[in-house]
Amino acid sequence: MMQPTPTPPPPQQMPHQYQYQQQPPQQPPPYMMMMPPQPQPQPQPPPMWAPPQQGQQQQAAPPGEIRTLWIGDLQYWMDENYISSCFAHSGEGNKTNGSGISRRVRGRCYGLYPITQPCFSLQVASVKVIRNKQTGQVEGYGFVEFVTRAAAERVLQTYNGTPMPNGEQNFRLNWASFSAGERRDETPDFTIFVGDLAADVTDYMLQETFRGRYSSVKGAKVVIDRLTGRTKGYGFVRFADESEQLRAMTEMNGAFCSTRPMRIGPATNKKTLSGQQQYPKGCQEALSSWGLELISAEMVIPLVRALT
DNA sequence: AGTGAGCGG
Repeated sequence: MMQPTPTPPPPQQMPHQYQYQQQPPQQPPPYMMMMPPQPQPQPQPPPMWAPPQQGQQQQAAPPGEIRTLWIGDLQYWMDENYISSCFAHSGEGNKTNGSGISRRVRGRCYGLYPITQPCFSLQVASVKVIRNKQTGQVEGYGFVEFVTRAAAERVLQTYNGTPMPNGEQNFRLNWASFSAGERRDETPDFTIFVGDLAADVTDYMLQETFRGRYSSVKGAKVVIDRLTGRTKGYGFVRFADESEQLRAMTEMNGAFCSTRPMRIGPATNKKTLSGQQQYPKGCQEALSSWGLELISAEMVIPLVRALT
């Protein structure tokens, strides 16, 4: 049934105004120290992670004139109005010298700099929150279409991974996949399950923990509880190469991400577009995390068939 | 200990 949408908590700080692409280079944050302490003569960290490049993990920009972003991890009260208000200051007209912080409270703008345009963003063309057809409940994701592709790109670069105005969780943004008939990457994923994650681990941190050593890393996801906006303490890392997936399961088990050693296992099969199977259900017992380098799924499947 | 509610009209 329809729930009355409660008024969201008044926005706190909006993310700072966009800068074109480059975040100021900063030294690696604490989470970058993710391997067990190694006696390591500095100063050149030869880390397994690559330095952050653009800010946040995301798909490569899709070709063509896609101007729509996908937004996920929405809570039930996050409706179109709320989402629009999140990007209220992303438009050109509000550009400041880059250090100003403006706020939007109950529809009015308050800023340290003169506001040069109305309080709704001229950059956002439309917002759509996906709801369950039966219950009307927010499904947890939506689409934000921008007037220009450049505007979408800027928002993706600057907002993704930054706190949402309720302060409880971060924006999860990405390019919308299908907006112009584009197809998703159809190459198969080889995924590992990563447990025991510390509370501060983000998608990006998790991805970077692996990417320096495994070049085929396609992405990482930390699972967020939709009710609380907080991490569930586990996540997934996807590889393009099965050999790297298998290597990572042994090499990275116990390695640090943020403040805690990760516990790694094979991911149970999540349905993928290609219908690609990873490990048949029931194989988990056969796949000890520690023995995996010696066997592959192809070797296990006949074994399981023989046993059942 | 926990295996992703991540793609519409």
